[in-house]
Amino acid sequence: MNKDIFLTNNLINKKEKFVPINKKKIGMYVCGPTVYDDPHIGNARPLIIFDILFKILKCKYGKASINYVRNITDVDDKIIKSAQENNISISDLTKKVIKNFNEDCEFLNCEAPSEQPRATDHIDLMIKMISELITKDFAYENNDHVYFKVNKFNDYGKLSNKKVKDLIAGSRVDVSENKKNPEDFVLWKPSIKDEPYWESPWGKGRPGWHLECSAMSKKFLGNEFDIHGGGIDLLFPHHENEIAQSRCANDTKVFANYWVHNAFITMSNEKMAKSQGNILKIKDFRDKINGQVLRLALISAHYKQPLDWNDKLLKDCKNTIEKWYSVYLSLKAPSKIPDEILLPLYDDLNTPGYIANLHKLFDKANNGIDNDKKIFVSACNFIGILNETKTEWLDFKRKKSLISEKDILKKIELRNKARENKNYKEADKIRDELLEKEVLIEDKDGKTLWKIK
RNA sequence: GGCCACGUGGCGGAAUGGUUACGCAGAGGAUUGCAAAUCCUUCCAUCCCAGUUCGAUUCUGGGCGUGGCCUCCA
Repeated sequence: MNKDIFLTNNLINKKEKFVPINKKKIGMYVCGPTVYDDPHIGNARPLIIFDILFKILKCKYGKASINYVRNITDVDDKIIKSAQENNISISDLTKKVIKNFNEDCEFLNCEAPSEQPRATDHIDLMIKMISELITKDFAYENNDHVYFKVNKFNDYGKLSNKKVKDLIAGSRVDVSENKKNPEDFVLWKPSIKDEPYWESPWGKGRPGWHLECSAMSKKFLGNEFDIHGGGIDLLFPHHENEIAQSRCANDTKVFANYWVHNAFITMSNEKMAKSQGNILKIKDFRDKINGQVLRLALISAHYKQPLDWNDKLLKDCKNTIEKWYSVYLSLKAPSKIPDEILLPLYDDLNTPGYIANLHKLFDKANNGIDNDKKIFVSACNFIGILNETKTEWLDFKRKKSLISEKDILKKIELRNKARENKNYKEADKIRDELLEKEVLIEDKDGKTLWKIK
């Protein structure tokens, strides 16, 4: 499509036209999971949002032009703590969580990114970056720690709209005796006791939290690249610190040009947090709800808006997809999606607008013309919906059925006999029994059809 | 306290300087033994107060309210 892509850029807090540095080599870096616990439904939101952005960019600039990097943070205080609490080794923990994460991605029908680098494979690059920062006097060592000098970087706070003096005034920043200034943040810290460590010029230790993204984005995307994404919570301090490190180490005016952040999910209007006990793991949905339903639910609000997760949302999305499958047909090749349909996605990933367009395409497809159906299914496929065949969709529901197919057919036969005898009371009773087992009966054109709710 | 976002029908949720998408729910109808599903028709909304304007839900200012970040978080 010849239209421009627009994105809300948190660097300026405005929507603006996306202009790539090099349209044949577009770089997008998205902060992936810290693998201390299984991914939850909140983690799924950026996975899907940036998966769709990946698709849009490929659509406009060509498949081979996009380099989408999503890291895995496998060294972190939370991981150490979680491993201790669960009494397993750090590598067993990260291995397990990474496996679950990858399965979740597949379940949610997210395409694999171009690269999925791990922090622990890039410690050498981080050490190199710290050394450069020290050489350039943007960082200092003190008592086996290395800190970044925040006051040496004039643009600090530009992304998150914060003033350093406000941060100190709030005095919420971590105060440490080793820091020269309270706002400084750690680049390297010593390992104590059984903590994992790497050898470095500053002794045995491990990198600070923010450094891995600076090191890995540099490796895969260069010193300056196009898009950096993640959850809104990462805006500060994580992304602010990344910018400071990277620009100072690389001597650049720019790190990423566009900063895109997704809002949070709430659970029945409450913040989703471990302390609230309302974390829903993605893997716990796998047998209950089709991944497509979760996907549709997660894009039912614009990515910048908070999204409330509740039963009605899931029910509505399930019914929608159920309805949409009524015009499903398998495609040999995707049809061209009309520009006016695609337009909302180009305009800052307006997924609700796109869904509205899908409803309009459905109405058209419902007239029975194959070409309209093909366009509709193609448009669904574009955002990763209706990716399964109708059989697969039905099989998923059958798997969790409370009654066997044989028994269902037996009941239907009994019911139809009752109907022939005009014993409608008995017929309705059987129908209610089936409904209790989530089997829905439809009498259509003299035949009785059934489906799992 | 500082910064940011948001306030649209019964609910969810887009967009817009001039008829306010779309979905769910509701109402009526077609169909059905009754339903279900489907189809057709239909009701319902821009937090408050000023300002700019021929005209504001949209822009500006103020107010009220909600949420987020400032500490680990997607």
